[in-house]
Amino acid sequence: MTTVPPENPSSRTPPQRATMRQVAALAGVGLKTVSRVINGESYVSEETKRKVDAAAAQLNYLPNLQAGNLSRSDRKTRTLGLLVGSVANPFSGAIHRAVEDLATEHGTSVFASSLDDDPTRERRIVDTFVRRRVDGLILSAVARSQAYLLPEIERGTPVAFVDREPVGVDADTVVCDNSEGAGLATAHLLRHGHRRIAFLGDRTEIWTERERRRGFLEALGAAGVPTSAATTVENLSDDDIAHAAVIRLMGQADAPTAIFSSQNLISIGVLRALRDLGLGRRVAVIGFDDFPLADLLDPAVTVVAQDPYRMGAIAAERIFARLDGDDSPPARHVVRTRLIERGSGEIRAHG
Amino acid sequence: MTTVPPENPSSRTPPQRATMRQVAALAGVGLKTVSRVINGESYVSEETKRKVDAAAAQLNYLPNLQAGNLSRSDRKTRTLGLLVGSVANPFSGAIHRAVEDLATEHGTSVFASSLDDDPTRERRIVDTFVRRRVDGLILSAVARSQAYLLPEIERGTPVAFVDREPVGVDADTVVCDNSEGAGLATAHLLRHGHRRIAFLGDRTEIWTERERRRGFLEALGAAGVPTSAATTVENLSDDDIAHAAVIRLMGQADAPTAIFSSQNLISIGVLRALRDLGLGRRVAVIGFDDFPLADLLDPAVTVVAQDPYRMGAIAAERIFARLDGDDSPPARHVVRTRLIERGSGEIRAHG
DNA sequence: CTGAAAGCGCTAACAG
DNA sequence: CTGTTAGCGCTTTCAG
Repeated sequence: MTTVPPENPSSRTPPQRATMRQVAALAGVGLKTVSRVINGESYVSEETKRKVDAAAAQLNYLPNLQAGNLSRSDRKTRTLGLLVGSVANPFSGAIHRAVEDLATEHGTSVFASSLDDDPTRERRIVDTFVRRRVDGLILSAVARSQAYLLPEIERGTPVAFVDREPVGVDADTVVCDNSEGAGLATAHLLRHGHRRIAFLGDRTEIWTERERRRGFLEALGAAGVPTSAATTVENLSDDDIAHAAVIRLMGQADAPTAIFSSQNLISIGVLRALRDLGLGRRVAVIGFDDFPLADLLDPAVTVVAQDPYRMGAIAAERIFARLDGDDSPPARHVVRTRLIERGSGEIRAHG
Repeated sequence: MTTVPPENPSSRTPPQRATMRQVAALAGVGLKTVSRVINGESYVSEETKRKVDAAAAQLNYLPNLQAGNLSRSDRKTRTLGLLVGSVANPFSGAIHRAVEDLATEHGTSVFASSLDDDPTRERRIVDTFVRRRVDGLILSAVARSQAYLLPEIERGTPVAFVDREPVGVDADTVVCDNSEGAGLATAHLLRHGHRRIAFLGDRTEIWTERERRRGFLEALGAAGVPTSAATTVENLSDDDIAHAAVIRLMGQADAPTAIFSSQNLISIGVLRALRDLGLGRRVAVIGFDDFPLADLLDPAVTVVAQDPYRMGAIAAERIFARLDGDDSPPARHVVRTRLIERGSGEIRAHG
C-alpha cells in the first residue's frame, strides 16, 4: 500500500517538493514507470508516458539528483571539483571557463573554489570535494606535497593538476613551459643589449615561480652573463609590494636596465612604479603571462603569453577520458608559451 | 548481523570506498556511534571515540555528504547555485569570489556557471541547480522573464538576483545605480563642453544596457541638449564590433567629441579604435565599469566604477539570511557607483 | 510493457 | 553513553 502524504492545500507552510512517488500516485502508475519516463528509458507506452509527463508537470516535479546518485550503479555524481588560484583572477577564470565548457558537454556541474595559495585551504577544499563525491578533481596546488591524495587516486578518482606540478603523486598534469618561456624572455632582453636585468618573482612556495626563476638564471648563464649582474627579488605577493620593490631597486647605484616580472600582478606593480618614476620608456620590461590592455599601454607591454583556456581544456579532457576508461599512464602536458613583442621588451639598454 | 563486504586484497579492481558500516564493524561499535563521532555529537566516551577515529583513519573514511543530505531532516545540501555572465570575466569573477567567501563561512560549496546571455542556457542551468537541490540561487538573468522560478521560490528556495533585475518574480535583487551612474557620466561630459556625445551600448536584451541608455538620454534632456545631437549605437556585443562602430562613427561629418561606453568590453574597443585613429587625446571617453590598468593608460580612463564584490556579497548575505529564517519582504539593494576622474573624461570639447 | 521489493549511505527517532 | 529500526528519494534487480 502506497501511502501518499496528504496534500495540505490550506496551511501551506513550505509546499513540499514533489517526489517520484507522488508523481506515480497522481499518474496512477508504479514508481518504476515514472523512473523510466523521467530517464527516457525505452518501452513505455505512449499513453503511459503522456500520463506521467502530465502528472510531473502538474506537480512541478524535478528529480532529486542526490537520491539518484546514491542508488545508480555507476556511482557517479556528474560533478567536478575545481581548485584555482582565485576565481576573481582572470587567469583562473580562463581555466575555469574551459573546464565548464567541457563539463557542460558531459552533463556535469563544477564546484569551483579559490586556493589563495594557502596549503591548509587546499586540504580543506579537496576534502570537501571528496565528501561530496565529485567524479574528478582539477587542481592548482600549493601544499608542499599532494601525497594526501594517494588514497583517493588509488580508489579511482581521476585527478589532474593544472598550472603547477604536484609533489608526491603521479597524475595527469598540465603546465606551461615556464622555464623555457622565462629563458626566451631573458634571451630577448640580452639580445637588446641588457646585462643588468632584474627578476621580480612571486612567493617561492609557488612552483611556477621557481621554474621561471630557473629559466631566467639559466639563460643568463648560457649567455655568459655573471649572475652577479642579475638581481632577483622574490616573495612579491601583490602589486603594491612589487611597486615598492621597483622603487627601491631603481634607486640603487647599479639599477637594472631591464626587468623580467614573473607574474601578472607583479607586472602591474612594475609598470606603475616605472610610470611613477618616469622610466616607462627607458627601462625594458617583459612580463610573464599576458593581460588585457597590455597592447594599449605606452609602451605596449611585451609578454610571455600563456594559454590558460587551453590548459583548463586539456585538464578537463584528461578527466573525462579517465572517467571514460582511459588507463594509460599519467602524462605531463606542456602548453607552449609565446613571446609577444609589443615594445616594452624591445627597449635597448642604456648607460 | 552486520555483513561486511569481504576485503579483496588480491585483485583490487577499484578499491571500494569505505562506508560508515565498515568503520563501525572495524571499530566494533554500532552504526550510530560512528555517526556521532563523525558529526562531533556529544556523549560518546573518549575511548569509543578513539576507536572510531582510528578505524576511520585506517579505512580512509570520508562520509558521503549526498547520503547525509538525503536523510538529514533540514533537507539542506549546503550548496549554492551561482549563474554569472561568464566565469572568465573579471566582473563575474569578483561577484563569484564574494559569494564563495560568504559560502565558505557557512560551510557551503558553490556551483558556478556561465550565462553567455543565452536565455535557453539560463533555463537549463537553473534547472540543473534545482535538480541538484541547491539551497539557494544567485542569478544574473537574461531571459525575458524569470517567472519560471515561481514554483521554486514558492517552495522556499531563496533566490537573489545580482546585477540585473528580474522580470515576473519578486525576489531580493542587488543592482548598481545604472541610470544614475550613466547620468552622472553624461553630465560630466556636458560640463566639459561636449554636446555631440555618442552612447555605445551592449545588446538591448540586457537590462543594464537599457538602464544606462536611459540615464544617458535623461541627462541630455535635463541639460536641454537636443537628442538629435546624440548618437546611440547599440547591440555592440564585443570589443571588435565596438571598434568597428567607432571607426565608422568618427568618420562621419558631425563626429562626436565624446563617447560614453556602457560596458567594459565596449570601452576597450573604443579605446583601441581611438588609439588607431590617433584621437586618444582629442575625444573624451567615459566607460561604465572600471577595469584593471585603466589608470595606466594615456590618457588614463575615466570610469563609472561598480563594486561587483560588494554586489555579490550582498546577494550571498541575503541568501544566507533567508536560509536563516529571515522572511522580510524581498528588497532591492542598490550599490552606488562612483565616477573616477582619470583624464579621458576631462578632455574638453573641440571644434 | 509494468511493478514490487531491496538497498545506496546516511540520519532520525527511539529504546536500552 | 550506545544500538536498533526506519526511512530520505531514487535506481536496481527481478518477477509479472
